Amino acid sequence: MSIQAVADKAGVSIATVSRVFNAPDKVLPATRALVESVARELGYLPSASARTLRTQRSRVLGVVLPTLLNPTFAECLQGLAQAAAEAGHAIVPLTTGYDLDAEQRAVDQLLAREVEGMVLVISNPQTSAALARLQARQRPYVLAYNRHPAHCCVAVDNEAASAEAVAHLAALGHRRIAMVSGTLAQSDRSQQRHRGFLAGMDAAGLDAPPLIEVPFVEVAVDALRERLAAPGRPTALFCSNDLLAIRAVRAAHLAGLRVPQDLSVMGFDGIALGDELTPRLGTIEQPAADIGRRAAQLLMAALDEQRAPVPADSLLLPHRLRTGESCAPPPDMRADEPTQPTTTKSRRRPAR
Amino acid sequence: MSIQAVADKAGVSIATVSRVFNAPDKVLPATRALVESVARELGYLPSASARTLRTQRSRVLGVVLPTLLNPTFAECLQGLAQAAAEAGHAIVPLTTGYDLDAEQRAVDQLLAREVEGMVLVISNPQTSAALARLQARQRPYVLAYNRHPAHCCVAVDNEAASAEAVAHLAALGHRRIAMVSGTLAQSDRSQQRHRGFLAGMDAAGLDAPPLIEVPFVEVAVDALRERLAAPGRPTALFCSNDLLAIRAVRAAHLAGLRVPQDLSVMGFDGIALGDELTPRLGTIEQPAADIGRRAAQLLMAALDEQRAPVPADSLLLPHRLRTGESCAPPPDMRADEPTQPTTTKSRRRPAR
DNA sequence: CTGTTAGCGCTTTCAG
DNA sequence: CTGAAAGCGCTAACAG
Repeated sequence: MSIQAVADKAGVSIATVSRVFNAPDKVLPATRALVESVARELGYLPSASARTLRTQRSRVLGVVLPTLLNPTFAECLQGLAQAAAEAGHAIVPLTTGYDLDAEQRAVDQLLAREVEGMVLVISNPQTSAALARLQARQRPYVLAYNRHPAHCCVAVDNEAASAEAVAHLAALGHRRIAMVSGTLAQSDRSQQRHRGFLAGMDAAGLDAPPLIEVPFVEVAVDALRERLAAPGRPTALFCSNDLLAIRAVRAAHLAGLRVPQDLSVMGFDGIALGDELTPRLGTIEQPAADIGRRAAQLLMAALDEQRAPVPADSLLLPHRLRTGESCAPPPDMRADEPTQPTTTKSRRRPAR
Repeated sequence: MSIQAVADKAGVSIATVSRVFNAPDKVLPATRALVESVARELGYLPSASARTLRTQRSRVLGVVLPTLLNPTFAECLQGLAQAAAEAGHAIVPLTTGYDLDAEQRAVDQLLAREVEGMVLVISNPQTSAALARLQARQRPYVLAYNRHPAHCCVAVDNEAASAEAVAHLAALGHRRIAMVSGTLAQSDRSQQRHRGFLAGMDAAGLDAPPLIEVPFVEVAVDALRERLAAPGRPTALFCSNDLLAIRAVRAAHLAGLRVPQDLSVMGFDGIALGDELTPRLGTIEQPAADIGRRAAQLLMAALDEQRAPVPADSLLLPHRLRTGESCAPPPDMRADEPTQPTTTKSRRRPAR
């Protein structure tokens, strides 16, 4: 089913058929109607590859994500896909599993597919070989979730958000607040969140215990359970993401601790599911769908202007503290100090 | 960066460059090495659109899914994407939000993108206009999750699986088991699962109470809470999917019922998260990633043989009952039949 | 307003 | 083993 067939059957030239699809007002209404009906009859659809070859515009966006198994990225992709579809663009998503080689391969594959630009969530913009590849090729791109002054990024302020989370826990009266994270080196987000944690602890006048680093999610529950059984356990856990927080809640239960009565757990991401759990998960909500949507829009806007997005185009999206039900005052304060004891001196300094 | 540039720089014809990439053994090793080095130096990548136009093979698969917000589909897409990538195919996913018009638009968009074939999860194969469109166009496709004798499908036996779930609950001693589902008309899966529920109830010699149909997930919790507060409430709930089951657990807590002591909750899908919750969600596991993977492989295999997948190619994948912790004997039996061990100190929740 | 024509970059006979 | 040449289907000047 080619443009030629339509032209023949309608008794016009292929140029006219092309115009009917690309510049309808340049065609006499009568001719247009004729061509349109013939096209519909034949079920004609313009060939995307021919069009791409001729115009050098594929109207395809590449997307590189760590995984779809984390709902925050799935939601992001959904927002991104919607924005792209609305603007007549298709997307080709690739997942990397947080693997640096995979990131690079993904970029190469996308490059070979002639995507016009890419939205990527990478491990670390600072050191990314994939990004270097992209820049060498001069392909427009926007980073999502990542945040770095040298690139165009759409993200929340991880550091400020984490500090807020800590402030919230401190305001509840917690003094022994520990942070739980995946491998720090694995992502700039983790690092930023950890810095925010430290800043928040400092602002609250608290000593930050060593980071609880969980190399693989599979071992998270066991590692945490152990830590929670040890003496001088924290009364609150700030987790680098909601998936980890959910595991922390589980670890607490396995250790015989109730959440939030014995242990408060705070997450990060704000996955929709967290709000349906019991207890509802306290977390920092980031607008995942918006991150995807805005990143796509930013990219497409730049593409339309024949330019690449620049760092100055970066967007800092608002986050929000979701209180949830998994955070409450620590055990030793529940008797006499129900609310907001920020300035109170603790009577018992924990070891460590 | 075109093939011509490489040919010029290497001092050979474009045909030779093409052969180096498509039939390396038809080129003298020396020439090949030369061309390869030049190509690498120039960062040459063959143009996908030109290739597609010439060969009439895009090596792109279209994917139509209800939503990525349900982890089962996200996981499916991940498996599918991986299989496609391994075979050198890209995927273009589109979501429909369970909307029939959107399904049709998605198929049209994909058709216009010249995908070689599609994997789709649709509302109902029986009545799908989108499918009709596809067949008219003779584009190969495979259905995933759906199950219908007239189409090539990759799915589990929803009916048998649901009956098993009911049998499990009945074996625990439950007699008042109710099923919770989204709008039945919305998907063939719901209908099959409901049939399985009825069959299971029948096999257990139990009367099936009316289906609890929840039109929108947003109202699920309220609707369920109400139902659980009414007299003659069920002692076990079989939910059409895990997302619904998680809400059922929440509704139970809000109604002052403990899960599983006062109410058993069983889901369907086996999303990974369910196994991390407290209580761990009892459910029917279906191999989501495999469904995606096998569907993609099936489709690509057919494509390679220049044919469309047929109903006889359909795959019935195994499901598995995941016991979890959210199911236990009903309250009135707990005196003589001890509950399953929950390691946590279960505490009565306040009614709200 | 409509038609003619020249490629976009590549694969693939067909010669040599 | 290598090259010349013919399009794949379409868009965008350019003529008329």
